[in-house]
Amino acid sequence: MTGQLPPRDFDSLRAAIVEMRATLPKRLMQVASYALERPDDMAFGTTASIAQAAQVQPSTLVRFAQNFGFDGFSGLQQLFRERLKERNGSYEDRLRHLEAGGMAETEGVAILNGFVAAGHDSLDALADTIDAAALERAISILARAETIYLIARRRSFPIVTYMSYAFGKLKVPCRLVSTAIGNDDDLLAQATAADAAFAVSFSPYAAESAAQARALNERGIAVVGLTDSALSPLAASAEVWFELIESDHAGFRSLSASMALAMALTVGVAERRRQA
Amino acid sequence: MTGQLPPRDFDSLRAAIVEMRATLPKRLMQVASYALERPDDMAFGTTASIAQAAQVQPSTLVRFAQNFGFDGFSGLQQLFRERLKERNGSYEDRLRHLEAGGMAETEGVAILNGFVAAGHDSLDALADTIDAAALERAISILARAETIYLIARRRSFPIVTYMSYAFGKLKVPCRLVSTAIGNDDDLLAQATAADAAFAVSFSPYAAESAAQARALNERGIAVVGLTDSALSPLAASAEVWFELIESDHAGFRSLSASMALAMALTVGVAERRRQA
DNA sequence: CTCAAGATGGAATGTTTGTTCTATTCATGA
DNA sequence: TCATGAATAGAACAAACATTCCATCTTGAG
Repeated sequence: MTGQLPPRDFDSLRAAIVEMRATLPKRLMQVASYALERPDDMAFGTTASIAQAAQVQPSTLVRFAQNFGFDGFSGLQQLFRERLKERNGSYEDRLRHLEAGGMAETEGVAILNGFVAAGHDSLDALADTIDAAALERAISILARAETIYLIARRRSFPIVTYMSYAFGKLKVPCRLVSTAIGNDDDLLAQATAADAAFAVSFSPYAAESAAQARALNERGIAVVGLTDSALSPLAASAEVWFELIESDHAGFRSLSASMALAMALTVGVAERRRQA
Repeated sequence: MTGQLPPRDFDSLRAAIVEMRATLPKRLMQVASYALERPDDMAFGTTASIAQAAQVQPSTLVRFAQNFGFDGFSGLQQLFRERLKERNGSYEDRLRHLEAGGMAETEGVAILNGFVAAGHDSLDALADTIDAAALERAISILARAETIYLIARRRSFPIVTYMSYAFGKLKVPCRLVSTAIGNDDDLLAQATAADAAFAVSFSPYAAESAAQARALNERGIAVVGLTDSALSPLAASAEVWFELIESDHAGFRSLSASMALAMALTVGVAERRRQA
């Protein structure tokens, strides 16, 4: 493969990489992934810095480049640099292209743009409305809990599944209260005052989640709530609660803001526990 | 002038140059003109190449940089490189810029802002990169399916849980392939060529998801994929696939863009089916 | 298992790079 | 016109760099 002509631009390179995906050795594959995932860094870095970031040897970068017909790494890097220049140069072109396309935009794209806009709006609203003090209190409560119980149904469920995943990665003990067996209440019965819960519920509020939050609260277990209205049943039984309103498109609400807040809580809690 | 602090970003540098315009010696003025006129070349070139292009000596470049308070040319060049990166209008960068501006914020808010910024960036990237034709094809495939099988693990799982919820609301038959019993493969075995699947997998790719997508594909069942790289195993076995790169904060990737795309697909499919 | 071909890590190499130093040129005021 | 101080060019240097090379490890066929 070394003898062939090298790709002339970034897109050709990308195509070449995809084509050779199957036959590429492990380390070269690592480089390929890094190159496609962080092309900006490929443009600026040195062999040493890129190699470290991609967790390979500098020599592997050279071999990778030669594998695709370049003399060495420098020739390959040139492609990434030109890509950066061109992208910036044609920024206005891209805009014009977008506008022109806007006229004849397909139904699918129109829907997508709607959800993208809803996401942006939700995130903006979140940044504007969130209460720093409440956030700190919520983090404190969850950080000092032995186990964090995650409560959510329906539309809110994806939020806690992600939190559950993230907490797992961060080695923070948590339990997702939504088992297929349906023994959720047995599970919650194990919670003690040393634990805490995070409950999410948006209108129309799932009765189950609200009931569980109330039950925990009555047993002296701190509940942090995430909901969309001060009238939510969650607000009544939560130690700290956040109100955030997601923008919607076509009747389906975005989850961007909730996800962002959930992740901030998750990482914040992990960080706090690490410090303690 | 050498003793002062160097400008922190490109705009400050530009201002400093303009301010010193009158007092700058001839050759340094030459460098200044070149720097403002061809900032892209300043970002990538070496002292030798830039010096030649600007018709000065390499040492003049160094003196120019030192004149503005940098240690040497490298420090100056860094500004031009960062400018190229930031050109893409990253919220994350803008945020850092704001933070540098002063205002003390709590740790929790800082983390939250990070995730908000990552969400914005992801949504922007999505709007820029999505292929309208691919979106239409994906909607077609899923809309004509009798049953839609949803495949995802770990970090991608929240996406399909939300889709599952939304499809349910929209009365589109779908099955979430991730049961607690672990009979996923039995479930998939029921799929026929009249069905279709939607699979999501981000790096590090869950082997199970990739294998299931491949198996379905081999049995002639169309698979729509959502992944983060052209090298993803999903790309190989998907009829149509979307590549989207989520921005991350603190090592945790946003889900904003994936969610937006997933919702667009969901609503798009429901819409298409209603029309038929 | 055995062996060969290929892939890999890491040290060695020669080149390129940014920077410094010094002799020379240039501009300015007496 | 000369003296003085800044500005400059270009050579010299040391550090950083991409690249090569080779011993070691991995992989897969027979």
